[in-house]
Amino acid sequence: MSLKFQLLNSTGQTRKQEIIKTAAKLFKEKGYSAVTMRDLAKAVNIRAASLYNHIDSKQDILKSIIISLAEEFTNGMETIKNSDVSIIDKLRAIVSLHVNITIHNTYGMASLNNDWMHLEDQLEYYLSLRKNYEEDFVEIIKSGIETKEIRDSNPEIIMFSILTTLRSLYLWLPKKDDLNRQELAKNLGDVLINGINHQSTTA
Amino acid sequence: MSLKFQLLNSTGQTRKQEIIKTAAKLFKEKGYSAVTMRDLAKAVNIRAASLYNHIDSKQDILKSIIISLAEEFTNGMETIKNSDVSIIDKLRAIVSLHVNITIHNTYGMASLNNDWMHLEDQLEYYLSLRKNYEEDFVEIIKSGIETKEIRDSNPEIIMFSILTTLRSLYLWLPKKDDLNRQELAKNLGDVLINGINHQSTTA
DNA sequence: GTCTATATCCCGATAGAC
DNA sequence: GTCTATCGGGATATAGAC
Repeated sequence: MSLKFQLLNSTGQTRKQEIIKTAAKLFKEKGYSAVTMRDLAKAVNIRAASLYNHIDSKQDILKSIIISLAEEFTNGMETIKNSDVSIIDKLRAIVSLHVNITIHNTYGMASLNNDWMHLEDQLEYYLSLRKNYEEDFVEIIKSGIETKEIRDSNPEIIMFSILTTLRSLYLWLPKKDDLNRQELAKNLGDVLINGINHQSTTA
Repeated sequence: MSLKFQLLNSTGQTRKQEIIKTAAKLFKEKGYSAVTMRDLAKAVNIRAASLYNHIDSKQDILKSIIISLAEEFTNGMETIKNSDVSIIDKLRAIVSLHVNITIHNTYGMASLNNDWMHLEDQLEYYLSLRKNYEEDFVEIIKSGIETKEIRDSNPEIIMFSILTTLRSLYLWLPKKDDLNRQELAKNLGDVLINGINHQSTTA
């Protein structure tokens, strides 16, 4: 195996990385299907044909964006699942996981949420990762209900409510760049976990 | 103005209504841009050219789906805003508004959430309706914090958390058709408003 | 109101010069 | 590694027969 040296551009990325990041930004704005290779080429200041010296296909770009993110979530959940902390702290760790990943890859989160159905070869793999993630999440909530750390409501509704909020963070985080990630994770955790009703009781 | 009589098909819809409803279903599965007029024609068992006897353009279909829904939400919010009930009851009414609209037009909600950016002439109008809706929502939360009905957290985070959950209902409601709408609205309201932490206090 | 045929344009991707 | 030129196909939409 030979060492490879890559010329990096002014932002410290290889051309391939630049193309993928730019594609993610365009996919966020219009969705995978509405972005053409000519759009993407214009955004990185080359001709469409030249893109193919760096990537195999449009589909190849989508795969790179989505699969790496889905695996980041899977790995994060695995760590949280096996950690020795309270259920409430596990939920706070899940909130932080989403906040951190969304901060460092805001554009990619849009594709993960909205364009996964355009995956071809990797569709089944993606769906299995997502299914496992949701199952792990709902198990954490169920065990919290058993230990009475969590109010006894429908576990799927609780999971859905928290997860859809976390999945939508990418839409909203760019407007709130005055909040740093610790502050945001704490605020969001308070709202999602402790609720908003000032009069609510623990009964 | 002359009276018009329309032949209705076996499901009691005009052909135009059937086309729009079928389009909404396809848009939910793949997004507006990835659905072709040939796909839509096949789904309603005619040829693509024949669609144009009922609708002006593909864009015309998207406009019909999104604008009517956005106006339903605007009207619902207007009623809630002016009603003389507690803030918590206003929030519960917003939850019910979303549950009811999502139940009767699940497919359309996907376009409202994901395909609004493909609106052409009506884009600005849609954006103004959405902006007003969110402003009304956050005002309700702020007044609830003032009256101490709502815990003193960041109002935008509270609004975002509740609204993204409600906007994502269309993804999840079809899997939960065992719950009727009153049950669902109550469960969801409990989780969103009272939170999930069994140990949380009102301090 | 549905059909066939077609106009016009744009898509993803490749070939090959430089 | 980027370019020009182009292939083959599929997109929305129209024209006009029935």
